[in-house]
Amino acid sequence: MSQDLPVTSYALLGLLTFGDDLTGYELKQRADRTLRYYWVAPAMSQVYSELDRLSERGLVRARDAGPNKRSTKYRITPKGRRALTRWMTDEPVGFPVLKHPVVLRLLIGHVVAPEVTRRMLREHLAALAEHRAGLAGVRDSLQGRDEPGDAFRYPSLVADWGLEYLDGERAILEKLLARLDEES
Amino acid sequence: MSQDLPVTSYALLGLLTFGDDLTGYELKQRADRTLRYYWVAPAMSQVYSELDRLSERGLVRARDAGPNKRSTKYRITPKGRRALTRWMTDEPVGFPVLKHPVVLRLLIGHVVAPEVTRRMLREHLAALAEHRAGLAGVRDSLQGRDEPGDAFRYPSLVADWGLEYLDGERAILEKLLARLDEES
DNA sequence: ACAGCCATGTAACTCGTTACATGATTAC
DNA sequence: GTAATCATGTAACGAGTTACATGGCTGT
Repeated sequence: MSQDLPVTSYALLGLLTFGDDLTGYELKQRADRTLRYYWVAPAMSQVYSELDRLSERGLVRARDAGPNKRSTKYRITPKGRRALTRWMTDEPVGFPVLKHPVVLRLLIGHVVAPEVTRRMLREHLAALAEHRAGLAGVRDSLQGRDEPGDAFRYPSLVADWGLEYLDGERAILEKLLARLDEES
Repeated sequence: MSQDLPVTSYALLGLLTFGDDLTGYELKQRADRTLRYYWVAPAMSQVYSELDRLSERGLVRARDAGPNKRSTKYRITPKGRRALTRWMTDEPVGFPVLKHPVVLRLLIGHVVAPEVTRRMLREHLAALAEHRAGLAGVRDSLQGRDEPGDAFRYPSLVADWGLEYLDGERAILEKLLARLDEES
């Protein structure tokens, strides 16, 4: 009965387990505040097509609330909850995949002047700070609902993980940049 | 004249700037020792199709060396080198994308028993150690050719980056696991 | 009235993967 | 001789993206 779905499907399904029903649009917004930092930010069109697929398989159900069939809210079904639990419990979790264009360019730094590489690193550090600020905002919004047993316990753990992760990346790259600077 | 190529094309092209000509097979091996840790490990079939595309555009040239047209070695052309330098210098570098299934499952940890999540983290830490050992082997093989000006200076910097990155990830996850353990 | 956001979808396309097919060379 | 590895490709497919199209709702 194990219907093989891509991980992103389960990810979106998982976002519907926080006690509320969401429209496709709202689901996309939630993904942008969560999944984005350690999975992907799916395109709007993909959110809708994933919802269609999940509907077909009975893992979510559409309950239109709006006047004229718009604002269709989706709710996870008991079957969907079982499928999600089974996936979490039985399917082997894959190894993380990192696509890091900055490090990729560092690898072939010998084809450009050293200053080009240093500039790239400085700019990346700025982008990193901005990215971190976004996540810090998310983390703050979870304050007070993050104790063991609370609804947003796990999202809070994940946000904390992300902040530490980004701080680690910054520290490593600052050290690397300093090393490049002193050797010119 | 800027022919838009996917990043992976430039990555493979970049692997041909280390002074030697490679067959598709050898290029795949080099990718597995380098790109794999911070970009992707392209499938064999993709390596061949990328080489075809790079050939068509004159960025690499095939020089068959083997007796009967096998063991075709590829060399980057001057035009290829220019295209690569232009890409490094002018194209904006994107932000890293992380696909981290372990953290994704942590986010929705509330749908399974806490022990399932803890077990996942323990297993991931083991996989992480194995992954790190592979990279440490690569790093060791570059010893002695990693000074400023040496051929493998930048690959060594990148390998060092990777080891620190993995150590950071391990530290964060160990702390997280301890936190989950004590709260049970 | 108009701008901006909410909301949903279709079509075309690219990247990248897996499965398959083939055969040569090397080591035991 | 036979297994492992070297070496090269084709075909089918799936995930995910961008571009496009449409229209309702809300605030000013």
